[in-house]
Amino acid sequence: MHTRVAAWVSCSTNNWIMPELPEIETIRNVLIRGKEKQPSIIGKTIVRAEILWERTIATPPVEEFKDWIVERSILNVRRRGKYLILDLSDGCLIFHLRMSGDVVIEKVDQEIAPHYRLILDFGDGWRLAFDDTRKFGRVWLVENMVEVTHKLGPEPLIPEFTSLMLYQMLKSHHRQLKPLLMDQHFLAGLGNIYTDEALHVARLHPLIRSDRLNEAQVKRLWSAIRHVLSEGIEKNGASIDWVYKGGEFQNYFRVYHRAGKPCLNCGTPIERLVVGQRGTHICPKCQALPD
DNA sequence: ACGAGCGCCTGTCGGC
DNA sequence: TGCCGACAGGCGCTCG
Repeated sequence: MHTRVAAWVSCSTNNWIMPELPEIETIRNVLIRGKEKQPSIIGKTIVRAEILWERTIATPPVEEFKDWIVERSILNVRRRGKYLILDLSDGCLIFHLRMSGDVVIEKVDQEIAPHYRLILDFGDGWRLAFDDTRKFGRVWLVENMVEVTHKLGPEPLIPEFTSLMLYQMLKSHHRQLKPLLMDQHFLAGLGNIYTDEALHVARLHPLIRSDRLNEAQVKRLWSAIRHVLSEGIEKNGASIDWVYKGGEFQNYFRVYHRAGKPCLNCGTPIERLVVGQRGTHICPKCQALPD
């Protein structure tokens, strides 16, 4: 993978980062390890739940949710695709941040922020808050995480996910490449930003039919997916007082949100098009559509 | 099987 | 300046 780090340029004013796999992974790491002036949540016990927007709770019904979660302690934090999973002493608390969600650990004397949808009080002066401006985020409380995650495709960063496996997966569909990569049932974790970035690194057009890719192209795509996701984790993890807003990766976009700006490989202006009803950013020269 | 269209939401931005 | 419509996007759903 040839990347020219020094040539990357800052992405204008947009400070709004969508939570995809790397952002969830970083939140997970912070929740487990804590950070400066913020404790780990491992071992904490939930003594009270406050639900400020009922539709945030996907399941069970609100009263049942409150009864169930009280007195449960947090044993571990995991990630599957874009889901954040808190293993409790009884059951699993699962968050999906969708567009604007965030998980905040703070002292209980802080003011309640305007977009908090769920607050879990730990009874020790600390609390967890689910902040979600656009109310798309969802929280599940279930016995087993598989009840929520069973339809997800493979994890792109595990060793079992090979180039050959991706080749076979792509061959078994006849779909536009980008919407397929973003389909969480196909592959877990890619959203709009990292998909655009991966396709640019792999020099593939988002509209190529999945079953038309040859082995060399699939190998490039496989490598690019893993590269941009790893890079995202690395960048966000490198930032000190990080949540995911204000993380560093937005300063390293190759194509996302760079319409009109020069391609970092060839200088051609980046184009914005719509693929599967989503804003899509490509270099028309590096990512030419065959035929 | 595939993909378009829509609803869910709210902050932001362009046009008048 | 101020109002208003368009837009952004993850995901589940319906429909052709």
